Amino acid sequence: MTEYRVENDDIVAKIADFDLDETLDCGQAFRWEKLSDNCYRGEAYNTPLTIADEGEGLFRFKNTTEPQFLSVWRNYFDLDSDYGDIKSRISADETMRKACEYAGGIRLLRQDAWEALCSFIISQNNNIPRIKGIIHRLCEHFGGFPTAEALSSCTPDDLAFLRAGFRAKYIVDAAKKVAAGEVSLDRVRNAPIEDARKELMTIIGVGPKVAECALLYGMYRVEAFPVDVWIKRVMAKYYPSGLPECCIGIQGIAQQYLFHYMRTAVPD
DNA sequence: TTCCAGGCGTATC
DNA sequence: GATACGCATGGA
Repeated sequence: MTEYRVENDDIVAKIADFDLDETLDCGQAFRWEKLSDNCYRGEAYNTPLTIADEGEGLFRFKNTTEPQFLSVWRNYFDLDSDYGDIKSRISADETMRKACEYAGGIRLLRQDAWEALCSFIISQNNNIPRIKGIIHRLCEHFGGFPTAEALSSCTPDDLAFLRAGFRAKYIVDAAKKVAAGEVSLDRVRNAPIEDARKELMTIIGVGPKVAECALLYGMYRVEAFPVDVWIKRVMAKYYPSGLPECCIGIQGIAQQYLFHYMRTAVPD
């Protein structure tokens, strides 16, 4: 467990292998707003947070109680996982080693399952600024990220204010199926991966990519491996015969480093 | 103006 | 099962 101390109304924690930009602004979560060079504000599990990087591996969780830190943020930021160990393992492969070195401060956030599912439904054929805008309007309207129950009584027309386009009907279908228990996110979370994929894909607008993202980002299924155009390029260029053995079982985490590396560091 | 964005549903072969 | 095309919206 991470070292931390209580300081007035804040928690100050020492977190290794953690960079705010690389973790909060790398396309895995869409509700974090950069306030300044070293500081972000956002919310998870109905808990608001302002977090600042104070250097030397110290991070200040502003206006956070110790119980909140332990019950929400310890889990959300995956603080019990040793990313030094993870990077060391996957760095047995040379391309992975470079990717880890390039952005070593990426951590896999343990997001709420429904929020992740809904967010990645919105992400399809869309760009990150627009995804953020749609989710911002959604949360503003409902006073926080709406539950499946709250959305299940909406029609696509009710959601026109989102300007989500053709995705509105997908959001409604997901909300109805999850609220009715027709799709159970708890069951999906614990199901064998193939069963989990199948159950998620009964939702209209959830295909292989969105299902994989919901599993990885919303259920910490690190064996899930979302393949988009960037990962296709990585695979074609470096891994034509598949991922190396050192990544098997934690492909999802490897994918994060590869995605960021390929998008921002590797020239065509 | 056209193209494209962390895809998917549908039609067609 | 593979491939082509439309889809809402808005920024480049």
